[in-house]
Order: sequence, then structure tokens, then C-alpha cells
Amino acid sequence: MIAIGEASRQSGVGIETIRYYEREGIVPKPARAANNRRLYTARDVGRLRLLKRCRALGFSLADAKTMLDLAEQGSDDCPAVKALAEGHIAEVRRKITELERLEAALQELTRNCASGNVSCPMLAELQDA
Amino acid sequence: MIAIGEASRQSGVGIETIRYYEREGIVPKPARAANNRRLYTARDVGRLRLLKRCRALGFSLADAKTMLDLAEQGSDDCPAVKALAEGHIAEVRRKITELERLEAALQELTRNCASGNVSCPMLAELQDA
DNA sequence: GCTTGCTCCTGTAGTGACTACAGGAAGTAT
DNA sequence: ATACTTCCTGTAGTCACTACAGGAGCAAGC
Repeated sequence: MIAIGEASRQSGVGIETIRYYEREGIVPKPARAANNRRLYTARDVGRLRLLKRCRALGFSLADAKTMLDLAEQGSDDCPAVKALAEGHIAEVRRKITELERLEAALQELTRNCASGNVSCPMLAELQDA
Repeated sequence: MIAIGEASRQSGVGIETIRYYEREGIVPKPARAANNRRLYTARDVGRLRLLKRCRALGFSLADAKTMLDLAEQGSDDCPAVKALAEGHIAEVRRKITELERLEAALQELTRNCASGNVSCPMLAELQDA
């Protein structure tokens, strides 16, 4: 049974974030010592680590919580995990496409910009439309 | 001089968003009619449209405001516009790279997931680390 | 025994860029 | 006169934290 600072170090999740997850019901409330301080088990740290990894993969906190629930069930519901992940992959791809579109538009707008220009073609273009 | 609803229609910026931009000092406070309703000029609508386009290109509201200020100056400071845009392009590319990294990681994690699996290799992988 | 410094506690407010009301007043159409 | 629409102000909610404020407890050194 370790304190929150140690749980934070072991999981890589910030102390304030751990307390936030608890408030939001993402992780169960941990045990408390006689002095009211939170006490974490290795399993609690495992939960935090799973959340950390899911967040690093870009899952929303809600989806990360779903992953955690799936892992907790012990049934290891592979199809559900796969569906969640594939939905997320689709979302990531959608974002990539959108950003590439933006990049192309920005490139096009700056194409005619030169340091010597008296009036800016990009501004002109932005003000038209 | 048009009302806020019409300015919203002409610019594509939502009514609540227009009032938000005013509150935040992004656009100047418009004229008011005797009945206290906001009155917008064609120039006001032009400002909103420029903001709209910058936001659609992914610029932060702060950067969009800078663009607007550059356009207002009339000097059409092309180098400044170009610098802003190129900084933003770099940011967009950074995001694309990051998302591609995420996608690859997700693909790798789901690669061994099959509907028939008893235990989920993705969950197992996520819980290791 | 006392001070210093660390960790912990609760509760609140701030971030970005809106969006969604609540509750009311004024204008327009029938 | 009534119904409908638009407008007003002000506040709270979104997401996922992050940053305090203000206090309590505990360990180590003097």
C-alpha cells in the first residue's frame, strides 16, 4: 500500500490527475490510512498505467474508461476492444486527412507571399470569399 | 447596418460566437440601435468572415486575431502574415506526424485481435508496459 | 522541543473556443 | 390581441486536466 505520490511515480499519472480520475469515477476510490491519506495497491497502479497508455494513444477519457472496464471484467472481450480501437483508428485517419487538407490550403495561400510584396496576397485571399 | 442575426448569416459565424468575440475583444464593439440591439456594418461582417476563414484553417483564435489586426493596419504586412502561416503549417505537420505515429501503434495493437480470441492480445499489451 | 521541509488533504478556479440555456424585452405578422 | 421570431444579459457547461489557496500531518536535524 503506497501513497499517492508513489502511485503517481509508478504510473506516470500526475497526482492531481489521479485525484481527478477518482472524482470523476474513472478509477475506484482507494483505501485510506488512519490519517485520511489515500493508499494504493499494485492493482490500482495497474489501472492508472492502462489509462495512461490509452490516453497516450489518443483515446478519449471515456473510451479509456471503457477499455479499463473491459480489462477489469477479466473476460478480455476482444471483439469489443477491437471495435473500440478501430473506431478510434478511423477517427485518427479522419483527423489526418483534415490536417492534410489544411496544410495544402495553407501552402497554396502562402505560395505567392514574398518578403518584398507591398500588399499581401494571402490576406487578400482571406478577405475575399 | 444589419442586426446580429443577419451578420451571422452573412459571415457564417454563429450569433453566440459573435457576442463571444465581442466580449473577448477579438472584434470591436459594434454600434447600437436606440433599442440596444447591435448594428453591424459590411466591414464588421468582413472581419467576422476573415476570422471564420482563419479558424477553418486551424489558426488559434489568438492567431486569427493577429491576422485580423494585420489586415486592419492596411499595410498588409506580408512577411508577418507569412511567418504566422508558416509557423502554423509547421504545427499542422507536427500534428500529422503525431497522429500517424498513433495510427501505426493502434494498427500494431489490433493486428493480432481476432473475433475468436479467448484473451485479448491488445488488452494484454496495454496492461504490460 | 522546535523548526524546516516534504507530502498530503479539500475545494475552487482557470485553460480554449465556444455552446446552451434562463429569463426577459422588443419587434413583426396575422 | 396574439403568436412568433429575434434580440438582450448573464451564467454554466463542455474536455481533460492543471494550478493554486489554505491547511494538516509527518520525518529529520539541531
